[in-house]
Amino acid sequence: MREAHKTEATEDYVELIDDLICVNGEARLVDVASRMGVTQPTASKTLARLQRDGYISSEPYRSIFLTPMGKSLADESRLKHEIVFEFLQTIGVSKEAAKRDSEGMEHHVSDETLKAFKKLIRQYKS
Amino acid sequence: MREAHKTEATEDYVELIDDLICVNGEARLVDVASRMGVTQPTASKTLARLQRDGYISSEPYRSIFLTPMGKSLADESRLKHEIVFEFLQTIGVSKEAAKRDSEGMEHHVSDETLKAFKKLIRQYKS
DNA sequence: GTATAAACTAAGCCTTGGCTAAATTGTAAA
DNA sequence: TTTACAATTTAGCCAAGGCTTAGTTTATAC
Repeated sequence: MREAHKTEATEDYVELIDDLICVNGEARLVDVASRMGVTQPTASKTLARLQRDGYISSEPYRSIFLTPMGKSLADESRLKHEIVFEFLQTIGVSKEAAKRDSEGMEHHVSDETLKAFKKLIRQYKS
Repeated sequence: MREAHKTEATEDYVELIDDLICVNGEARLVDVASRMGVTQPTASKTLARLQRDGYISSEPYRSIFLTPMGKSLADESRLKHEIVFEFLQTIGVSKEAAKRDSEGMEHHVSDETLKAFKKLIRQYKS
């Protein structure tokens, strides 16, 4: 797989787990699976890989926690995601399309592009 | 894999094959592999799938052709790619970063977002 | 306190997209 | 024309990410 692809799933998962913890107080497999649109066994296998790679920690049958590494990746990802989402709306894309597109695009925008996005958001605001 | 992902490799390959045919007069496995940054057996396997799915045609040991379906996918993809590439440069992203980012982003922009990009390009031009 | 339902894990299979090593075919030069 | 090299294919391996079916564990409700 090409570079960006390798981390895409990881970023999506840690971002989601972080979100679930914020909203629900904890992240359960069943919710991760349903929000990712995959079956529980599939989510379970991916989470095992994330744990193996040091992004999350959890005991069998218990809820999921982010490691410091996982948390910082989640924060980075969400920031990118939010900027792209806001940018698209700023240039006139509907909320729904902006939501869909930003989810895919966030993994491909470089810091340079992100900076250009932020600048334009600022310009439009003034 | 999530929706966009499934067609990403296909789009990249047909776009590249189309390009090779334009520039070199024909598309050979060896060039496809080197431009995609994978080994020849890997490219060969992917091309077999593309042929199975009706995007390309070729005889053993011969060069590769796009089917009408492959050609129209290539045209669509390149158009998207070019718009994203031009858009990023228009908002101040360097050519190099625009090239890298547009390659990943092209698979995730909806028609609505593409329209917004085109509009902004026009605005900046005037 | 036990039965039942929900959550999770285990096992096994599939496809895609990587790789290496080895065999085959095509082509060009001696 | 033969030989050697380049291009391609074949075979076999691996990891990720998807599925289903079946078995465990946990939690809930009675």
